[in-house]
Amino acid sequence: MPAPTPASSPGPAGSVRRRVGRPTAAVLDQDGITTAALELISSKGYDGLTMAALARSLGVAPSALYNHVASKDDVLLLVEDHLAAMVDVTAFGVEPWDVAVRRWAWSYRDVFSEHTPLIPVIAVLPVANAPKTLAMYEAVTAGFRDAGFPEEKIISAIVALEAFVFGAAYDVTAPEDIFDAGNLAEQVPNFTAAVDRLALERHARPTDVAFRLGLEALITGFGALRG
Amino acid sequence: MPAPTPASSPGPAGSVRRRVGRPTAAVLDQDGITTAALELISSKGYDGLTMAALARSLGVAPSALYNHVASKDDVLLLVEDHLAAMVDVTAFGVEPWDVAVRRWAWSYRDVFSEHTPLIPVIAVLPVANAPKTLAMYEAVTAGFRDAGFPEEKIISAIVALEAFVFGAAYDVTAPEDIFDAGNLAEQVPNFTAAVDRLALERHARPTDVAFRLGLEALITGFGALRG
DNA sequence: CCAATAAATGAATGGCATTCATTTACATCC
DNA sequence: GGATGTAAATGAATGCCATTCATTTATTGG
Repeated sequence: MPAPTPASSPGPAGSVRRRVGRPTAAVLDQDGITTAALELISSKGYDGLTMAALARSLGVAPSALYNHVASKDDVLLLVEDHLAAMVDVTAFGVEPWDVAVRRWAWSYRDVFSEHTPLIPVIAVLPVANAPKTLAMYEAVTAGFRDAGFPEEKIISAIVALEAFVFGAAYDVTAPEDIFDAGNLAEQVPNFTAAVDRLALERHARPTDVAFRLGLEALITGFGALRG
Repeated sequence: MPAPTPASSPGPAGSVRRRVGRPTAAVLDQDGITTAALELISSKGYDGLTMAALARSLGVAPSALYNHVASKDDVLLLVEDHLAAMVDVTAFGVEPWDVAVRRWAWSYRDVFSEHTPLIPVIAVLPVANAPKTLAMYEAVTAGFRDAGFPEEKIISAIVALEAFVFGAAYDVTAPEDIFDAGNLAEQVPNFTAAVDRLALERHARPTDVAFRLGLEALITGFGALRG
């Protein structure tokens, strides 16, 4: 069963006339690719995101994608930029600085904890080709400046917070028993005791407790820098 | 030029008698694989670390590796555990708590900033099969406990510090101009100004400044939790 | 001495991103 | 309105990769 091609006039029965060459209207564009990639990721995960699968979901040959993106990393960058727009920066300039940072960091972590395979790509790729990501940075930077942050420390503070957020995003995806020492437990008594002790606290997800603990320390520490 | 096999008695000239089957003494073991992997990584980087290249550097067929490791991820776990032993935990129990944390976190970041491709693997894999990693956690946990940390908060604090360390390790590898907004600079004036302002400070690497800023905030914040 | 096992080989396998020659519909210019 | 150029598709290769498997054989344990 060939992929349906909207405006093709099929030939005589038995011979399917396949559309070749420039179509009436471009089937593909970066928005469509981004959307299809996101759907694929949410249904099959990042392992299912292959150029072949992406092309299939768009009813197109894999090679056709390369007319619109330079590489698979390019697709990942498109996805990343889309996600950056979902991070909540609306509190900056409206709520107090600490509230705004808290909202931003939690939503940043939540968005990317579902997309950790992007992190190695984001962390290294220049931001120039990611307009929505840049817009996020702009909002956060403005929020810090308006809160009285010394200008030469703003980027450092954001970088530090972002590092924490990315690391914490991984932590969200870790299996619950990641700290189970198994048969080596006897050799690490202090560690085992601390892990067991934490397990008794049944208030919130351990990953959320750790994130809150670290985030509050960063907010308190950075808040003291404001002029 | 075939790989030399120590105790093989070559056949007549023109026909090289290759060793097949169980050798006199096992050529491979996990230590040897780990060492070879580390050498390969340091010479060719993680892109050069393929099972084929690893086997070649050991003078062995790729399939032979699978008698000693279950998968490539298994190799990465061996490497990770080796690196964990290089992280400096010697200050715990000797120096004051804050000094020890500082030394641990800086060395942890420095070690893994050269090995960021391991991070996605570490962050998710149970610790039970990584004895040296466990030993590191044990030393850190004991240090926190002896410093008067409430036991139910120790793991959370370590997890938070580790998240920050992993994120910061990525940051070390980022290109210098990662925050260059390019032709979109006009649309993000606050961000651009802050980036430019930071560039004027020529004291230390920006990545180190950000790491110090975040780490000191975490140490101060967590230090207040001690009983 | 014999059977079991551990440890190697090399030849598949299947999946992957990416490249390339080719084709064709549309837009533009003369 | 016809020629020309170009954007956008095709599908067939390419080369790399991790992993599997049947096979072989030296050593070890009963």
